[in-house]
Order: sequence, then C-alpha cells, then structure tokens
Amino acid sequence: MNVRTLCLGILSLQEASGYEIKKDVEDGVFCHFIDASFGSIYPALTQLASEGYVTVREQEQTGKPDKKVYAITEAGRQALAKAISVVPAKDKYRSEFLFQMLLQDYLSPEMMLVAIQKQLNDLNEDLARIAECSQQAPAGHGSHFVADYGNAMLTAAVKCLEYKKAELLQQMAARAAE
Amino acid sequence: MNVRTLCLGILSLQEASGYEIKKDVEDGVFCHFIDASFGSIYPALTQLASEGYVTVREQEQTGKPDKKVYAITEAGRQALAKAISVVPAKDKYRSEFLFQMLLQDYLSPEMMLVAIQKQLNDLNEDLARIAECSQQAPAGHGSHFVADYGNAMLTAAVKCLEYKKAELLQQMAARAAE
DNA sequence: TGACGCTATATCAGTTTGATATATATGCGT
DNA sequence: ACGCATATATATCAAACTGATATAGCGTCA
Repeated sequence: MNVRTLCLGILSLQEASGYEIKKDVEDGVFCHFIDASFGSIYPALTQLASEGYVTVREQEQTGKPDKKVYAITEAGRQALAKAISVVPAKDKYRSEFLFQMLLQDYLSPEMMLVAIQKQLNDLNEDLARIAECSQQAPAGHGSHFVADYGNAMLTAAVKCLEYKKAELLQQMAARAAE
Repeated sequence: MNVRTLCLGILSLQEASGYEIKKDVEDGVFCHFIDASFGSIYPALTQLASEGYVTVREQEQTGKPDKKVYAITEAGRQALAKAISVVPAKDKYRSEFLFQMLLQDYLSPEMMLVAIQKQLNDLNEDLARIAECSQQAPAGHGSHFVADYGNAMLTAAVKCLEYKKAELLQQMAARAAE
C-alpha cells in the first residue's frame, strides 16, 4: 500500500491539508501503525488531484498561514474501495530497540537502562495518544478496532519491559554489591 | 539505523553470506522486528568489505552454488559498538491490516473475515518461528529478551484478534438470521 | 526587534524496496 | 532424456520513500 492510498483513506474520514494528514499519522488515530513523511504526502496529494480523486481548495486562515484543503471525490472513494479490497500485506515492525537488546553484549548496563526507559516512554506516549483519540473521536467501529488492538499490543509490551527493567536493576545492584 | 549496521550486527553473532543474512531476517532471530531486501544487503556487504569492517571468503559447496562468506573484523566490531551506543530511534510499526480495519465501512464482512484470518495466520507463524529459534539457538541473554518481548506482543495481538473475530462472526450470524 | 515555536508547503539527495535477471544443483514426473 | 519446479546464491535497477533542509506567515514573550 502506497502513500497515495494512505492519503485517500484519511481523506475518506475527513477533509484535510497535507500538514494535517502528517499530524494524523503522528498524533492521531493512525499514529501507532502508519507513518509517512512530507516528502511523500505532498507529491501524493498533487498526483491524486491531477487524477481527479481529490479536490483542492485554498483556505485563508486568521492567525495561521493559508492552507490547501483536500477533499475526496466519488471517483476517489471508488479507487479507495478497490485499493483496500485486497488481502493486506504482512505487518512490518522495525525496532532498533530490540536490535540493541539482542546485541546487548556491546552495551553497558547503564546504556541498556537508558534504552529501556526510552522505550517505555515511547510506548506509554502511544498508549496516551490512543486513549486521547478514543475519547474525542466521533469514531466508527473501525477506530475502536484499531484502538483495542493497539492497546493490547502496547500494554503487553510495557508489562514485559517493566519486568525486564526490574530484572536488570536487580542484576546491577547485585554487581555493585560485590 | 541502516542496513550496513544491521549486517554488522548479524555478522557479530555468526559469519554468513548475503543469502543467509536475508534468511535470518526472514525466519531467524530477527524475523519479527527487522526486515531488509537483497537490494540493500548485497551492496551493504560490498561496502563493508571495502571499508575493512568485514572480510570475504569464497566458499565452494557440494550440491549448492558457491557462496561468499562474510566475517566481521575487529574494526567492524568497534564500528558496530559505536553505531548501537546511541539512543535508538522510535519503533516503526506499519500495518496495512489495521488500515483496512479502520476503513471497514468500505469492506464486506466476508473480506474482513479473510483479512482477520490472514492476520491471525501471520501472527501465529511469527510465534512459531520465535519458538523454533528459542529452542535451537545457542542464545545469549539478548535472544531471550527479544523472544520474550516478541511473544508478549504477538500473543496479546492474537488474543485481541480472536475476540474481534468471534464478535464479527456473531454479527454475521445475526444478520443472516434476519 | 528579534528569538522562538507553530503552522504550512515544497524539494531533494540518499536509502530502501520489490521486481527482475542470471546461474547452479536437486528432485520429480513422463 | 527432458522439461519443470524448487532451493540456493548473487546482482541490478526503477520506483518509492525518508529525513533533512529551505522558505515563509503569524503569534508570543522578553
């Protein structure tokens, strides 16, 4: 699935500017399972507009720079329906953190602790973002589904990490006492 | 973290050919949190060799084509230690499946069921691969860590999905009974 | 007034993917 | 004896994407 389809999907829920789409995938409903950069979003929107899948409207704002608001068209909805009616590709999870943990022989215990704490912060931030979205969103069935799934995974990760952290602290204390 | 560092990390555990590195990230200890393609692995190995971080050795094989076995050097180990002694980047999780579930209004219940079943299969395959690795690997502390973390996340995802699947089946039955 | 931060769009070098090509060897059917 | 499928193994490349950088409007606080 490419960024064009991603943008169509977001625009099918609400009209938005490129900047707002970027915020959606950073802090919004999509934050824990989608990512995209400006460098792919803006060209995608331009292309979608040229293909007639979205419309553009320049909107003046008070207190902020103007923005280009994109809205999905009927042709866009059809293209979206077609694009997501295929068996999805396998999930991709890429974790530099786990890579470090696997190679922990090259790390000092202090470095490990810093990395674990950073990971815990990241996980808890994502959980907080999901909680915030669930609260405020108008929410169809879909957003409940992804929120529940995200909560389940992230909560399990936090629990596992808290245990690993305690284990490490115990080991460090034991080594210091020697 | 780029593919060069990834290759160094794998080679720090065992010498390997490009093809074997690809298998490690597909079926091995790294399968559930790292991915890389031939198109990035082979150039990375060539570059690492030219920089003196790895050595190459052409190895003849009976019953199989020859292979180039790469081994990490002392300079490579130092470069690796430096590369992973930074606070890791945030995990990236990209799920087309969750994207589909969020936009489920565009999907038939049958399509949803197919997607959920496919996701369950993928998750269970990953769990099986982790179990297999834990069993056979010589395993330092690192591989336990990542196996436990992977198990926790994937098991939680499976549990959540089984529930969602049952819910969907119930709805479909209710609608069929109308 | 000027430093900082947020909003907003745009561009691009460098990295990575996903597909394709090429080659060796084994096994299986016919 | 031959084609065919599959596994091992390396290589290449167009297309896609990232991460960084540039530019600019507007508000706020010192």
